[in-house]
Amino acid sequence: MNIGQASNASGISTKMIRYYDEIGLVRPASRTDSNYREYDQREINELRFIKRARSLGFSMEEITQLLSLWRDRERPSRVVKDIADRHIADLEARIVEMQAMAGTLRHLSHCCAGDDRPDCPILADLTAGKEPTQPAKAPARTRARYS
Amino acid sequence: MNIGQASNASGISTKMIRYYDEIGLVRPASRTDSNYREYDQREINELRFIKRARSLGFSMEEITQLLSLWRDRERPSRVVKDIADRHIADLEARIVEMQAMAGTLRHLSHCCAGDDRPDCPILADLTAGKEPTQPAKAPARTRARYS
DNA sequence: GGTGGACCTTCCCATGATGGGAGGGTCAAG
DNA sequence: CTTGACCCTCCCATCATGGGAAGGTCCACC
Repeated sequence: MNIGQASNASGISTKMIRYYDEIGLVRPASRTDSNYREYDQREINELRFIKRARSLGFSMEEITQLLSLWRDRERPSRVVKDIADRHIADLEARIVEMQAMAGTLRHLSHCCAGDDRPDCPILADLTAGKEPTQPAKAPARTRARYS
Repeated sequence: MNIGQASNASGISTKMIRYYDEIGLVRPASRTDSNYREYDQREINELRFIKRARSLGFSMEEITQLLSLWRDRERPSRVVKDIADRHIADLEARIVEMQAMAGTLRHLSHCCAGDDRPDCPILADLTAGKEPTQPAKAPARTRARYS
């Protein structure tokens, strides 16, 4: 299978397949005399593995680990589970964060007339923005020239 | 106020403040004789506006629009609301997507023993992919038709 | 045999928002 | 004057992805 067929079989663009080759994630089984990449079923399966993992939101770094575990028939499932659980926690944290954003914005949008008048609680909120809570990294200021 | 003080007052790194200058988003009011950027209260307020908008997940492009609306006292609030509503829809779509990922992964993780044995439903799922091939108990010899 | 077009190759560039760091100038306190 | 915190510009890197140029290869059709 050449790269185009590998792309069709895996759903990954040729650009990305070449990239995975370049970074050493999935290497073609061989090259033809004319330097075309040749993939066999094993690599196709790996590409599909990556496709699926990406669709579940794993980063390329996590996928590198998962792929290496996948190739290792002796891996303890605990290691895989740990990676998945960390990713779940990461997803959940980002969901919470985005829900907070959406909630705030829904409230502001709800309060905004959305007509031709300029008064806008959304802009008002952005203007009022919270003071940056300054944890202050530097204590002693030899040069406190600010007011 | 020089750039460091503007950074402290806005919560935005000096790197990013220089970047905003470079792309024309927030220009310093002036420069000193020694070419230091000088910000006054108006720019500080704009930087804080940006900080707050970023914390609500707006992209820089959206912020560019919002900032321009903020500067225009005649803007119709409708335009602001439209931007916010589109952003809310975007956030919600991403939340739904990530919830689906997290849900799938929670299920897989739940089914994974997470011990020293190699059997792992998580890797099995990634292997199975989402192709028209059977889901699970059908180890058919999907062979041939490639060469 | 020739030709056209679909394919393949490598190399370079761009994204968005951010940070790191080098190399050098400026400012105020000691 | 020295010191060191601060500022300047310029370049590079990220992460995953795509665009495109310049050139080589394959194959089916005439």
